This record gives sequence, structure tokens and C-alpha cells, in this order.
Amino acid sequence: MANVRDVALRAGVSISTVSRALSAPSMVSEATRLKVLEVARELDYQPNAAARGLRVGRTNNIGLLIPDLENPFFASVTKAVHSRARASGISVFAADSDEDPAQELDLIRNLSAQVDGLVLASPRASDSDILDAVEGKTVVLLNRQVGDLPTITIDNADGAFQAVNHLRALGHHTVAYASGPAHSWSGEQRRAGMVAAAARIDGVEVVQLGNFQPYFSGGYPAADLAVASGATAVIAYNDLMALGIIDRLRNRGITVPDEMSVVGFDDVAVATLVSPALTTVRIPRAGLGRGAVDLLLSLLGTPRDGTPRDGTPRDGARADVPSRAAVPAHTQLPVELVVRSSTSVPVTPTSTTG
Amino acid sequence: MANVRDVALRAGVSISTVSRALSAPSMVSEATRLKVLEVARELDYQPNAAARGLRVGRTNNIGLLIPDLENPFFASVTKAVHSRARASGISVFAADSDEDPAQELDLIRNLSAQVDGLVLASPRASDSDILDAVEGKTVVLLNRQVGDLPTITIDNADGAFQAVNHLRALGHHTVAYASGPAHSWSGEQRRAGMVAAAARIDGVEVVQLGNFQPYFSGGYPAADLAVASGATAVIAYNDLMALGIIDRLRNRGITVPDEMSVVGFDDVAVATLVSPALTTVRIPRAGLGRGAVDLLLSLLGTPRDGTPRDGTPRDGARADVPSRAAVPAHTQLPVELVVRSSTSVPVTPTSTTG
DNA sequence: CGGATGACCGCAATCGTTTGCAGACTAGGC
DNA sequence: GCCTAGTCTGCAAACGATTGCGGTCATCCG
Repeated sequence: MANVRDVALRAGVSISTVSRALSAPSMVSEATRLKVLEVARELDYQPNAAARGLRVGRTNNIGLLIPDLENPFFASVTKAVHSRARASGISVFAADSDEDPAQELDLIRNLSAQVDGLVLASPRASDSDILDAVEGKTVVLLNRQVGDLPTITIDNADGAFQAVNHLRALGHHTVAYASGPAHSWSGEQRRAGMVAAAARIDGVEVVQLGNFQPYFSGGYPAADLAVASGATAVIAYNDLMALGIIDRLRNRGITVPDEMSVVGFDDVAVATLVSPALTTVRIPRAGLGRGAVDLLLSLLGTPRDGTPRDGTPRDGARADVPSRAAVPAHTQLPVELVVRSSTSVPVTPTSTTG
Repeated sequence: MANVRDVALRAGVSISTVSRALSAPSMVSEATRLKVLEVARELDYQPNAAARGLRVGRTNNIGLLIPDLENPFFASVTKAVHSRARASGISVFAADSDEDPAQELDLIRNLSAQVDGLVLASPRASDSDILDAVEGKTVVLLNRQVGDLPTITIDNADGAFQAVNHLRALGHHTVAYASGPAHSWSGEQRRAGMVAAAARIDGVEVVQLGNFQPYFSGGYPAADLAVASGATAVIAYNDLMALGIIDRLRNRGITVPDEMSVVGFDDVAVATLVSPALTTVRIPRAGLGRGAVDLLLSLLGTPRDGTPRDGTPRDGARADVPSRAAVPAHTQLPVELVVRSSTSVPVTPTSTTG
């Protein structure tokens, strides 16, 4: 691989000039700049990221830690993070903790050696473990809140409210909530949101169903318990579970939505591919990802690599810095209930006989 | 962040000793090694990856380029790549080209500045563009073959054969194949596999249906054409399309599998979540990812970072190198037909009246 | 007791960039 | 014609690690 020295030799200038021609164009004359650029292209010169990072003290890399890449929710987040980062000229190391808190903490340590900052998506570790793992590093949490670390979340409580309210409007009086994993932060948010909603809305009661795996299979036991609870509608922790519930109900000969309405959370792509199509609380996955990198970048300060530093050469008081610093350290994104075919007016014995 | 100098000072040794204590334990005495390790832990010392990379000329990073992270197929591959890489102590930069050939080529250039090697998963660019973009870099192709670049693929032809053979065994005589994107390498492989299979197997004819988008929506036109073609079974380019076909057929009142059998390709998770569950050709996604990393690592040579270099200090003739070099440059993984509920004996007019 | 052997450690060069500083040269004002 | 200001360029010192080479001991053998 060609390096700056090769380019310098071939262009007949010093290596300083080459460096400047590429990253501070205004500091060299037009003629030499063009010459350098030409030679650089000829030699297919790509500055060595390690060397630059070493000198500048900034790698222009960020890390992304997620529990499971195969979960479509995190896949979307990851995609958004990548694309937003790339737009700012920074690359991202992703790591998948396989839902394992221990590995998660490991990865935080490992990754942070080679990145400027970290975004932790729905970390599974405990508050205290997280707090001291990120000691001194710049991180932003996504979909979780611990201490007063910079955070981007969604309005889980409002999502819960909208779901309950929708069901109440359809005429349901008792709705079940099927919880996700025991220590999930967003799960707890949603659960609390449900009870709060039930308290605020007249004529509806929420029965809480124990913890289930946030997968398709977790929907099976949830479905049975929901039926047994006497509820006419069930809200699941996430879409996959909701699909599992629907499947189980179908197998038991219980029709959705007539005999049981089902609501999910997430609005993953599959939600529209099944029948009945799933009514669900859409959470802005891409928005979360974008917001997380924006927040992180603002925390790291403006000097990014996307556009070469330039402008007034060395007065140190560049007035044209994009206003990144304005991003607040806690962001909450709105959610939206999308009503499809898995919810309807309940056909209760009274309504059929009355 | 603490650096090697801090550790050296505090441990009362030179920086060389610190370095060796950490990465070549046998070269320092037990006592000093322990001391250094202790201090390193105290200071939470993490070697600076950029500096090490600069000196050693090897970043211990690899790049992964995929067309779309939200596609569950690539999500699986990505996950497998990450985990296999991590097991060898190397990190991976992932990049998502959004199915755009131009961006793909861009990313190849960008990424390769900071990685040792690259795995290109199902690249969308043309053969020639790829060939000169990877000029001089070490890459491995996944699910595609161009020139004689190192490659890991699956046995598409066999998958096609198994699908056709399965349908023939059920009694189908004319089966439609719904193609994916026009310039897809694996699509072409499958298409050719179908006609080859039809030629080999008595009593079955394959009718080819034009190119469709490899998404759920692409299944709609495919379904209609399949029906019009008089086929009693249809094989789709991938699972998503197959699901779209099933959905369209359902909407038209055509029952699957009785009136039309449907076979997919991939075996994504959703395939089991729909009803009827999808008969499909399972392709070893994780195996592809793992294989790609193994192949790439073998190409890069053995010195990885996972376990510290050690053993006989400097004789240069370490005999215990793991036998990575044995990996062939072209690997083809087997596929497997998983039969579920979307295929069955055709109920033809003759069979119902007979 | 002398010398050789080998284990352990430190000096200093090196990787490829960026960047403070200063030199060279041009232009312009008096 | 001289001095100043300004533009452009080069020198050399960093950044933080790895590693060849050589030096200092202790140990052991004869």
C-alpha cells in the first residue's frame, strides 16, 4: 500500500504538504494541491487509519453493542446506526452479546480500546455493572436508562396507554399484558405503563401475566394464561410473542380477533405478513439508531472526518461548527399505534345473545 | 487512558518489559510478569489498538460488506461472522451497501483502509468492477463467484434439484420457478439448477417465470403468473417471495398446498411462523459466515491476536501453528430441503374425479 | 576461581500520520 | 530600495505500541 511518503516523493513535495493537501486544502497552493491529488489517485493512496488515529487521538470509529443481531428490531437499529455514522465519515464496530450480560461487559472493555465512543443498545447487564464498565468512556444508551448516562429511548408509557385505550374503545374491559424477560428495562416500562393506563381509563382492568421469553415460543404459554384469565384482549411485550400467541390461539381453535384481540410491540416487518395482520405499537427503530449516533457524536465534539477540516487555517476559533452541542442528553422518541386486523370489538356471550 | 508508559513507571520496569509481559509472557520472569499484570489491572490498561496496528502492520480487524442488514439472511451471516471473528480475537467492521453497487465499491475502498481483509457477501456490483476494486486486497466472496477469487458458496444446483425432485415425488408434473433479481449470481445458479433438474428427472417440466423482486411483494405477480402457467407447484427464489406468493394465493381463494404447492429458498425464521409452514431449501447461513471468516483468516496467515504469541521465544520456527493453511480457496456448503406444510400431493381435477 | 552460557531486561528504532514552528520567497507600501 | 506582511512549504517531534540487539547479572561446569 502506498503511503504518504511515496506520494510526496512522486509529487516532488514534502510529506507535510501531502498531508495538508489532503486534509487542509486551503493551506497549500492550488497547483501543488492538484499535483498531490493527482499522484494520490494514481497510487491509489488511502491514508492509514491506524497512524492517523494514533497521532490525532481519535479513531473516528464508534462501537455498537447489541444483544442479538438476528432480532429484526436490533437489525434495524444497527442498520440505522451504520448509515448515520457513515454519513459523518465514521465507521462502526458492531458486537453481538448473544443476550449474555457477562459477554456484554467483556465486549464493552474490548471495544472501547479502539473506538471513540460506544452505543449500548438495550444492554442486559445490571445498572451497577454497566455503570462501572463505562467508567470514563463516552457512551450513549439506547432503549434503556441507567443513572444519568446519556440516553435515547421511546415513550413506552404512551405506547402502553395507546394500546389499552384502543382496546377500551373497542369495548374490551379486561385486557391481559404478557410481560417479557424479567429484568428488561423497557419491559418494566411497558408493564408500569399498562397499569397506569388502566388507572387513568375508566372501565378497563389490566391483568398481568408472568414473564415470558420475548420470542415466538414465549407466546404459547402466554396465550393459554391469557385465555384462562378471562381477558378478551392481550397485549404482548413484543411482536414475536404476539405472533406466537396468535398461533397458539389458532391451534386451540380460538379465533383472532373475534374471540381474542392481540396487540404487539415493535412493528417488525413480519407483523404485516401474517394473517390476521398484527395491530402493534410501532417504535421508530431507525430513529433510535440515528438519534443514538447523533447524540454520541455531539458528546464527542464536532471534529469529524467527513469533510476535511478547512476554512480559516489556524485561528482556532472556527465559528461555523455545526450546532451539534444542542442535542440534549436525554431524548425520548414518540411511538405510534398501528391498527391492523388482530384487534376488534369483542364478541362476548352477552353481545351475541343480547 | 493509561498507556504502556504509565504501567511501566508504576511497575518499576521498562516499557519493553510491560509489552512483553502482556504479549509474550515467556520472555519475562514470573515475578515481574505478575507485577506488571497487577499494575495493568489496577490502571485498567488496554493497549491502544491503533498503535499496535501501526507497528505490527496488522489491524486485527476485518471488514464485512453486505447488501442489506435488515434482510434476515444477511443478519444471520453477519452474526456468524462476528462471533467467529471474535473467537479469533479479531473485530469486524460491517457495512451495508443498501443494495447499491456504487456504494458497494465505495465501501470496499473505504473499509479496506482499516482492515486486514474483507468478506464480500453477495456483492451486487459487476464482476469487472469487483475485480478491480479488490485489486491487491485480500478478500473472500460469500455466495458469489467472480474470477478465481476465494469463495464460499452453497450448492444451489443441488438445492434446486432437491426441490424439483421432492415435487415430482409428490406427483407434480409442471412446476414454475419464480426468479429473483435479474443479475443475481445465486439466482442464476438456481435457475440453471432447475432446468438441469428437470432434464434429469423424468416426467417433470419447469416453466420459468420472469424476474421478481426478492421481497414479499414480489410474490404477488409471481403467484398470478404461476397460476396462469398451469403449474401445480411453484418454487420461489427466496422465502420472502414464497410467503408473498402464498398470501396472494390465499387472497385469490386458491388453497395452499392443495391447489398449489409452494417451495422457498433460505429457511428464514419466518418460514415456520406462517401457516401453512413453508417447505424450503435451508441454506446454512451461519456456516457461510463462519466459513468465510475461516477462509479469510487462513488467507491472512496465522498470527492472530486471540492467544498471545508465546512458545519458543524467537527461533522463528514455531511448529505448533494451527493448520489454517489447509482451508481450500473454494468452499461449497451443502443445502437441505426441509419439508413442511406448503407442499403436498396435487389435487388435480383427474384425481378428484377419478 | 575463571569463563561460558543463558535468562532476563532496557535502549532505541520503527510503523504512517499530523502539526507547531520556522524558513523562504513574493508582493506591496513607503 | 528596504521593511513588513503574508503565503506556502519543509523540518522534526510527537502519538503508543513492538521488537532487534546488546548489556547485566547469576549460575554452572571444569
